[in-house]
Amino acid sequence: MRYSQSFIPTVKETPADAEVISHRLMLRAGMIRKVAAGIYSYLPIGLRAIRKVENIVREEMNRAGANELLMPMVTPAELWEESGRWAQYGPELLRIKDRKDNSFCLGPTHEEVVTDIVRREVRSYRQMPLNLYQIQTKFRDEIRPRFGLMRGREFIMKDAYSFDVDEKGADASYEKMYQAYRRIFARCGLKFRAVEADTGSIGGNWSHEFMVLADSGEDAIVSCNGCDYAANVEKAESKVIESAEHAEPRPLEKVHTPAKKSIEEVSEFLQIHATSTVKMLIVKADEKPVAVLLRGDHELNEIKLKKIIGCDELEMATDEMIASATGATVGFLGPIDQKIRIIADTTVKGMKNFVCGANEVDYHLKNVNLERDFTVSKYADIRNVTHGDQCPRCSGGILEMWRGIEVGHVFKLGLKYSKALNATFLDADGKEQTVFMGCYGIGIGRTVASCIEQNHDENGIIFPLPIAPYHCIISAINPKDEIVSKAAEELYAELLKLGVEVLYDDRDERPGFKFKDADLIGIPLRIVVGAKNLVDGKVELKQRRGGETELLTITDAVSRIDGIVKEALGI
RNA sequence: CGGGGAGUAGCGCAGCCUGGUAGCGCACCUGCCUUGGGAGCAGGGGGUCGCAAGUUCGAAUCUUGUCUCCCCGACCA
Repeated sequence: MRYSQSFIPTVKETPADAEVISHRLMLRAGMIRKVAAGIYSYLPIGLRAIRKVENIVREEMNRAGANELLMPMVTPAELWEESGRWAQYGPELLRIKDRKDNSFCLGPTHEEVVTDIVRREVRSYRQMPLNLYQIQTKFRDEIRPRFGLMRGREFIMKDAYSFDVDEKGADASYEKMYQAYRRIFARCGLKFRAVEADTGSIGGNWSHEFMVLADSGEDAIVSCNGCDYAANVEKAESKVIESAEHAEPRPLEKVHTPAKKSIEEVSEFLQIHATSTVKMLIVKADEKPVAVLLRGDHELNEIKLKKIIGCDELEMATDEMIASATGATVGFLGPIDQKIRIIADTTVKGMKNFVCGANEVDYHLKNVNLERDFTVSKYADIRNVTHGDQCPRCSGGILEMWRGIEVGHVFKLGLKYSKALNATFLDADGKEQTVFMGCYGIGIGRTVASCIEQNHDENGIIFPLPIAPYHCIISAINPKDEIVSKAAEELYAELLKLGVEVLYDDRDERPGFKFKDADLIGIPLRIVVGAKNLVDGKVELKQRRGGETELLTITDAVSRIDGIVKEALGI
């Protein structure tokens, strides 16, 4: 592609409303433009990067034996009513009506549609295992779209669905996808982790998320430094901390703690460590108040708690509810003399002589002890693990925390949708059975964005070659100079002949201007063709990453580039 | 949905308090000049001031309503 004919609207100034680096760079590099909140147009080089990821995904899915199809984006309400999700999904599902007043929605995911296909067409165990996938635009009316392609409302997703005759088959399909995903993200040049994850509203009972490691990531993940355990914080566990305290219970003591509400304030005021305090939170579980006890420095994990309580809705209680349920105010809550149900984190179980609120403004209690002073309804793991906790799977391993961007998710769905939609088959004995399902998503745009999060410098994007919009850019210094343009044209033609994707900057612009653009859009290889080096018959090859330069003849440059490209693509 | 902020030229912003000619930088167009890191000089084009109603002789500016966008939170494969 000749730059002079291309549409790559780069901008020097940083757009005001772009917060994260990938969003800024994608706007500046002319990859995307916003059309509405969370809705973007993909401009040519943005689209090329997206297509690169799509093709890697397609190749690996096909290699794993999956079949590509394409389902409609607009799907009828009836299917969603059948699965129960029409009522369950909430406002995130964008619902529309046609001229006959029939209800439809824009597909946020396609379990219903694909299961409908399978229940009609698959009748025998001989037709499975089956894996169907598509790469398609999805729509979710997110409450707060942000960070460009990272969390859009409209976004491109690869979604795959597996169908098996039994759980064992489903496990094998899951494992196949898991391995395919590892290959996909490795080929995209990403530093990532596969972590155990909560299944969320999609349902099912087991899942892994593929997380690209990035400080700007919206998810917190932990991994063990001693084994391969890794999990989303929402799900992560740690080894139960055994009581290290064997101290004799000391007499309860009430202390004046004026205006010291937070654990930090109280522990500083009393000159103790936060690990010697216990905090009590009140949550509203399906409209009922429940007290929660945690060691002072620990954080509540609402997802774990929700499962323990077994409620549908869980949120922090309002001040009014706290007052009526405990008779105390936030900052001075304590478990003694409480009437409501108390759930304590397992860590609390071994604690002795700790500090907690006195249920009286400006007072805390010292030397509080379990059983002697109050009782707990239930102990459970209800906290977020923290950096430095012990690994639950191996001995001696320590958990480390990271930030990650979720680019892929694999689920075992089990029978959830096949049962609801009655997708059955006849087994070898002629008996009717329900299909076992799995589903597997990859956010395509998010993968490109997270790749930029991991690969950039102050000058712009540094694309890994497999997903770069072009492999190589030729910057002709003063293309009006015939010697220069002749050499550049020759180079351009030779590279195209070899199948190298090359952007030829033939614009009549000053060198610095061209270099800035080349750096910004992140093309991995740059060849500078200038009169200065052509005197010796040389051109300059510079790699975007690392910045090494070499002076080569045109012929050598062509074969060198061809070699680098083929190696990077694994051809 | 709760809290905060912003809508003025393609982009980034000033002007608003104290009503009266709409302005700056970048980008764009023309010419000259320049060609190894977003050059220089000269000339030029471009804006229903988000939308609507109101106050006023007169509204970008004051009032009310409304829409959109951004940030924090809740929410979310």
